[in-house]
Amino acid sequence: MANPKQANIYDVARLAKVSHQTVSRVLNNNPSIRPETKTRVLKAMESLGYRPSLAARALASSRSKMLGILSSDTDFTGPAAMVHHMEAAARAQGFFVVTVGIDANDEESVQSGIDHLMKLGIEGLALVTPQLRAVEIARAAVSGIPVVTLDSMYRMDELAVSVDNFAGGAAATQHLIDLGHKNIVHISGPQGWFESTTRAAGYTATMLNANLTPQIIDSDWQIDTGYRIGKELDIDSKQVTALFIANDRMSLGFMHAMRERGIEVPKRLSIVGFDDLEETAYSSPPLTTLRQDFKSLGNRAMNLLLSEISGTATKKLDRLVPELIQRSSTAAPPKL
Amino acid sequence: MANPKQANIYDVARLAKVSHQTVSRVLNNNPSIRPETKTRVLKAMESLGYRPSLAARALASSRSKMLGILSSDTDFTGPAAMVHHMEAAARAQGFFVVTVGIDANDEESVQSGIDHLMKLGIEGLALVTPQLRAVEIARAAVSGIPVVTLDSMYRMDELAVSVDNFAGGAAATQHLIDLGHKNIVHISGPQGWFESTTRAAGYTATMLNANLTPQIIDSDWQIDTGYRIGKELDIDSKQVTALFIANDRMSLGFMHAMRERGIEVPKRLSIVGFDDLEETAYSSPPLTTLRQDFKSLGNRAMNLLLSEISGTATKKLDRLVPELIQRSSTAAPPKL
DNA sequence: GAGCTCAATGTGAACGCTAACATTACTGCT
DNA sequence: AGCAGTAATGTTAGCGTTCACATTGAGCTC
Repeated sequence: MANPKQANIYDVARLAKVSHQTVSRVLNNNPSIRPETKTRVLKAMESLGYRPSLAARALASSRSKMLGILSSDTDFTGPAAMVHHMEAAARAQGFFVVTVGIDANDEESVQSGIDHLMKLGIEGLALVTPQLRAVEIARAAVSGIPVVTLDSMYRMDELAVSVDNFAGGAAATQHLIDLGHKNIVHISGPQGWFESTTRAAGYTATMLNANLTPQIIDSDWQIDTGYRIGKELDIDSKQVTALFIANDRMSLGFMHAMRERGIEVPKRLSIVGFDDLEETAYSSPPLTTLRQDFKSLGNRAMNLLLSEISGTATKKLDRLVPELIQRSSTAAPPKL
Repeated sequence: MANPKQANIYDVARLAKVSHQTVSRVLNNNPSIRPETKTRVLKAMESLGYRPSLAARALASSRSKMLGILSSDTDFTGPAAMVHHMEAAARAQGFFVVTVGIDANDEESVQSGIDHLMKLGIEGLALVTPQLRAVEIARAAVSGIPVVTLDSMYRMDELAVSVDNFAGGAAATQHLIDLGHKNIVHISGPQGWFESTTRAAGYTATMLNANLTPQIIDSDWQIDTGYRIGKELDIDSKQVTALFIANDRMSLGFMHAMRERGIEVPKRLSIVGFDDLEETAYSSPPLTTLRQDFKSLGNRAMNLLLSEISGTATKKLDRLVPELIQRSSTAAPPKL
């Protein structure tokens, strides 16, 4: 089966005794083709081992069947899972996904990532960059193709899918309030991240609504920062009884510090995280957290994008509500 | 700056008062072009906002500048990190990376993933599928382009990068032996994974070498399986004092079971994991494990592939040795 | 049976580039 | 002065598709 040279549309046409255009029509499922002609052409393709050239098609039709994903922090489970499921959804519809990983804090990196993708002639772009600034740059640099953002700020006229982080932050806080906690501290993600500010806002609103005083410690998502804050936090004199920590990684670090300090969770201190990382169910103690459905997020984002490309778009925004997973890191407050 | 229509090579040529071929030469950094001509052309490109069409280039030159990555289990940190760094390395050399996530246990999925990529006309392929069978299928389905495997079985004539899992398994085991353990159990990964069998082999060889009896429990990498095994394992009557567990996730699950059973780590039982996941340093207790450098792995794999494509390949195999990270889950055995 | 319609297929050009070869204009040599 | 040799540039054709339009022929109407 040595293929001296890939067959092209003309070779197929010759073998099937039709014109090259008829072959092209078969390729594109053009309805006005007689079934018997079609099978004849298909048979010819088969026997020649014909493979259409995406490059030629892209050139002639200026539709590349390529989608771009610009993604930062791909090492983390969440983004990686989203990217993965977006790719699967795109492939199911015959699209190719080119992923570019960037450092979202480096404007240069964002720019060059976008340029790289635009060169390719992508038909649509997904932004998995939760940093506000990166999204702005990207949106400004791209024109002429639809862009969908995942978990970021959005305007009503833009495609976006996001977790309702406000609702999540509120649910976490309310859960602690319901248990009887009053002195609840929030450890937030870094400034400039949509998820940070929105989760913090949900926390703040819920605290105020219950006539409690919000206290926020700024952090950066990192596990070791969670640990460090845990080592340093003045828990006793401030009579803190609970924390809502903006992600699970920081929570894991924080709880490790508690173990080292001999502060019992949840007996002395209740903790709620956010993300529902897999290992979070097996931490010491297992962590109460908010689950995000990354698979669904990725799927919806991609479908939004694809429907916009094909012009069948119906809605522009989609929002998922995270689910409170109650485990043993939360309990009623101690009597102080 | 409304661009009614993307400029092409002829537009640039006209503006710069040269032939289109000269423009093409500038594009490809052809040396035999006068500097002043070059700057004139570059200026023309600039002012027209010219962007070369990858599709046209691919069609004319039959070099697509596209690379494929076939990857399974992308939700895990390791593969995700490798893919990420491979992409960065490829992009640095002007290549585009199309990633396809597959279910490596489903032959159909592997096949269709490959087909998808081949349609694109990729110039090289990387396999991030540690399952032996998937690699075989993929290697068989692809012809005419270089293929590099990450962390998998390999033959001497194929491109491959891998962690020296044998050495890793041996180091883990030797560490426990050095501490004085004799009754050391290994919990392995699933059958059919290169990493499983090789780590287990390193364990077995080291045990035999020390005149100890290897005992292997088959598992599947999953955190909850680690937990379940931890719940069920008969530690006392068998006088087990240490375990080498083939990955960190299982170790995390296992240690959680130990906490629930009141078995102290490392006082009663020492544990060594494998991977050095981030949260492993903050588990209870922090886990002794073997660190894999995924970044370096990804980079090397991509460079191997690119050098093969450009014909400058020098070697075909690259192997990294994992590093033992000693933390507090290992200690001398108890007196039983 | 002329004229019309419509379904099925064919023809030629265009997409934007690179490859291969052709041409020009210098340079230096005898 | 004439000619080879080379550096710089130009010309033509083709890569494998799709697009826009042209052609064919069968079935229908009157």
